[in-house]
Amino acid sequence: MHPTLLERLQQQRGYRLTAQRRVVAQVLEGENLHLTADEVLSQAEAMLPEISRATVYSTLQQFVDMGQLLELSLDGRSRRYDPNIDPPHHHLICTECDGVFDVAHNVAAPDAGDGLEIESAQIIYRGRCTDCA
Amino acid sequence: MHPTLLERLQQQRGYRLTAQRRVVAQVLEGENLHLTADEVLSQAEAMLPEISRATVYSTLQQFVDMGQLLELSLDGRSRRYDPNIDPPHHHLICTECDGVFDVAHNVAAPDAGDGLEIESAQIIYRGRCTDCA
DNA sequence: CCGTGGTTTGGACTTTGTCCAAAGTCGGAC
DNA sequence: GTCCGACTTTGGACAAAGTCCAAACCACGG
Repeated sequence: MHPTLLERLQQQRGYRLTAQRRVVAQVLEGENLHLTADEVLSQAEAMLPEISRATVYSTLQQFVDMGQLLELSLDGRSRRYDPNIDPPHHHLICTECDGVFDVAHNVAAPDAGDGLEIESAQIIYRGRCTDCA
Repeated sequence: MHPTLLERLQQQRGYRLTAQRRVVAQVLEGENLHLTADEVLSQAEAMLPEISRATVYSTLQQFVDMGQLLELSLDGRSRRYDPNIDPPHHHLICTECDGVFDVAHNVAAPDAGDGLEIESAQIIYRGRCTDCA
């Protein structure tokens, strides 16, 4: 099994793993979990009532900047966060239940030619998930 | 050349092509244009000052529902609209200038297996555009 | 010319995210 | 053990983006 987000954070040096950061990391953990920042906030409040919105937002941003958390823009309305960075994968949005599902990364990131410098490619599929199909 | 958004809308039956809808369509038209709803609103106001925000938002949504306009979720904050639906293509976000660029669709939409029913695949590349690279 | 249904309007409202100054907390130096 | 400085958190105000709704408007068929 791959190390969890929390375990990966514990390896980071020069970085205080405060109670707030631990709670945010714990809330995010899980297979096929793609929470919004506000969902993270409410679940974090259940574990640590005095945590503030600003902390959750900035902590999420830090995890993303550290490369330990994936930020997804799926609906143009909110951002979702995926703690599973390894192995790389893509996402399916079910047109029926609106759920977000991990999809195996079984395709080489296609090059786009034309002198562009591609750093990463993210694929968003739309269709029906296994439950709805 | 492919028909423009406005030309395609004129073909639609059972649909009133009002002044407001025509203005929205005209504003969107263009190569490599990826406007946000508020950008569409300000440009539409220049042509038709009494147009309202609600109309622009609902008109954009209608065009998307008709399949005549592509909605992009690139930054989790706002939505952008692309009138060029044919030929299909993908998008690059330049990490340097933050611009959005069309990228040729030169890759077969990969299947994702596992009994999923894929309807469409959208690829978002991150990297540097030809100007910045 | 009237009624009907689709369309637009303005404005209030919600959601999501950002910013900032003040307060709190941790770890190392001494 | 205590103190200092740097890092972290907090609450609240603010901003941006989008939604909702009742009333007004308008176009067309009858």
